[in-house]
Amino acid sequence: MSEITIKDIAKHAGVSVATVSRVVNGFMGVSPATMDKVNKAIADLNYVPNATARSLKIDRTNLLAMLVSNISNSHFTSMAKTIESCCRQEHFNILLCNTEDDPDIELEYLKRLTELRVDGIILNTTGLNDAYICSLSHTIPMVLVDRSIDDPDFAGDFVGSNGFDGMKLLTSHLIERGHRRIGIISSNQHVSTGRERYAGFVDTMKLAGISIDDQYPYKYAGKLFNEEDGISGARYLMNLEVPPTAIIAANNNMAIGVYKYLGSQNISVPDTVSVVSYGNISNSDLFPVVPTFTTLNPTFIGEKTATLLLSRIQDNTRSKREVIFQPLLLVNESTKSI
Amino acid sequence: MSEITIKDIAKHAGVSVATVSRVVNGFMGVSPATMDKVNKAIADLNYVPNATARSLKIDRTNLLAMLVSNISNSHFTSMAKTIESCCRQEHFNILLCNTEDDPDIELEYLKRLTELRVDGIILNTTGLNDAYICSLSHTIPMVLVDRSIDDPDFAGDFVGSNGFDGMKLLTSHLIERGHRRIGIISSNQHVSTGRERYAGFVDTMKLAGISIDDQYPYKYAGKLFNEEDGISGARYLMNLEVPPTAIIAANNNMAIGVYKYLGSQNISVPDTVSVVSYGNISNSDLFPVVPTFTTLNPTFIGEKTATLLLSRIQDNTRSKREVIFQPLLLVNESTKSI
DNA sequence: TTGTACGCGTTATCAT
DNA sequence: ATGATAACGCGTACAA
Repeated sequence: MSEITIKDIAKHAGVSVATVSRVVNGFMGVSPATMDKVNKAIADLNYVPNATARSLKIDRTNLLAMLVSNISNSHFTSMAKTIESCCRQEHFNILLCNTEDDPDIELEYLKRLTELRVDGIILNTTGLNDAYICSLSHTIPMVLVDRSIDDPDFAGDFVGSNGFDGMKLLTSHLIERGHRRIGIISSNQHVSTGRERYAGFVDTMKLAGISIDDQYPYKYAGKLFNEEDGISGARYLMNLEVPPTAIIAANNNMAIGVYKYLGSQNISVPDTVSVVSYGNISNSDLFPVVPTFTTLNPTFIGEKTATLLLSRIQDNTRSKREVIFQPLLLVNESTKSI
Repeated sequence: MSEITIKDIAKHAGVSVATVSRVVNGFMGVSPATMDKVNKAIADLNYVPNATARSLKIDRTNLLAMLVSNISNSHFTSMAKTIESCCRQEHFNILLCNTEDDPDIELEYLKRLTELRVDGIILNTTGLNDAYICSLSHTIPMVLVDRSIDDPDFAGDFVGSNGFDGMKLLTSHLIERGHRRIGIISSNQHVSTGRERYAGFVDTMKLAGISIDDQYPYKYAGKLFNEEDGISGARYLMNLEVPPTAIIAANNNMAIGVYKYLGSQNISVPDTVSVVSYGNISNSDLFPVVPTFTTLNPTFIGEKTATLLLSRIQDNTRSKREVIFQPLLLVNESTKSI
């Protein structure tokens, strides 16, 4: 039982394949009579155009890809939802690629995607394939989200938030409330967000007269931005001889870990230690102590990302654009003055 | 600048396209010497095979699709993560399709996916395109998740949980603790889970001597399984002259709504009203009162779903299979005896 | 308005 | 071990 093709329709309707193609693609120049005949044949034989053959011919797949470090992270699911919605309206389909922040998986995916001839790529990069990505960006329209690649050779766009300023907001908030021993649970320094956010912390502390060097005891370097890092970080910090009075988690997943560890040890927030995080945690408005955090607005980020990619698909030679959202501090209940 | 093809490689290496194809696909019968020549040409010209042309020829795309009602729901993101991981290892890519429980979007997607000639479909159906889906299941390997289609014409597999038993667990739990005025916030009855879960509630109540008919005041019919339904339901129930002593939310999103409404009205759980839900809420272990719920284990569901689909892709004429997980009741702090 | 014929890049058959 | 060539299903000059 082989596939019904445009040829079968042509035969059944008594016209040529060219005419069928014209009808299928809604082109002008077909008489109403033949159009009816063709449509009837299509219905009769239950014909479904072969997108693969079509793509080969017209050199467009209408396929996009979205590579994210962790699709379980609510930040990315919100983004994904918006992106899917925007792209569906423009008749693009989306390939979901979860990298787990593993550069090997990222690279494997990028190769496969170029084989597939996807029309565009949305990338939340691991930060460890920069050269390859820059090179690829000249061939495939690309938008980086959250994490940038600071290389003039990169030809795509970038949408993200200002990690430096965001971290400044969090740090200042704590300093203004009298905190000096501030624990920082930072993340992977080979991704731009990790670097920026850490720099924002260091800079703000310095302005307050506290220099962050190798001797500064209240810092913990996470590895994968995840809950476990948050738990380990909080454990480390709270077990120091003189523990910090406040903790900053550099992303939402690590913040979850922090809250879990503190909860498990019955360490009161904010009475014993204040906690803030870069980015929100899902359902955090149902927590006993509602966290203070900077917002990231994944919906807005997703919308902008989709828009930029779709326009770049029209013309990948256009100059690169950067959309950087300014984070907002939402002060809730997880911090107190000391 | 047009695409580098197998032809260019052949010319550059001084061999035929057949030989290049053999090398690219790792077939035997190529001498080491020519193999080297070809590989050098591939590297020199930076050749990337065209998957579109390949698919057209071999009639396989290595593309799968996953249609879910709401990719923001943590249940589905956990599932998606597992499925993605399983399928990636078998060299399949996944198209993400978010239906928002809209049957029109579902239908639009299914049509597009058959045009794309995807090799398989994972479907969390809206329940309103049964005939079309049954028909399609004979052509495209398909696995339904969570929501089944009870039609002998459906040719695919099903993976889900036992909604009847799960709801029985929740209802019994409340009854055993002395509750009689039990509010039920149910969901869309055209999806199988909605029907099953509701039936489980009705049956259990009946065994306890309470018949659920049109006169039973403590029921609220949601529309879309979402937070808003949960909020409206809780508002309706708690504003009755004699409010219920317990509330059952038929899914996780509605449970979030219930907790939000009760929190906003300072209605204490479980002192004023006990709350249970079918399925867990993300980060609920950080809530002041940890919810009692039935587990759904999306990771396990996802794994089984992927396995069934991949095997069905090998042979879509095999008899249909059903994997139904038995829900577990996790008793936490959101219920009390009265 | 409609039809003929070629090519998109690949795989696979059948030679040699 | 290697090469020539015919498909796969479609879009589109170009011709009529």
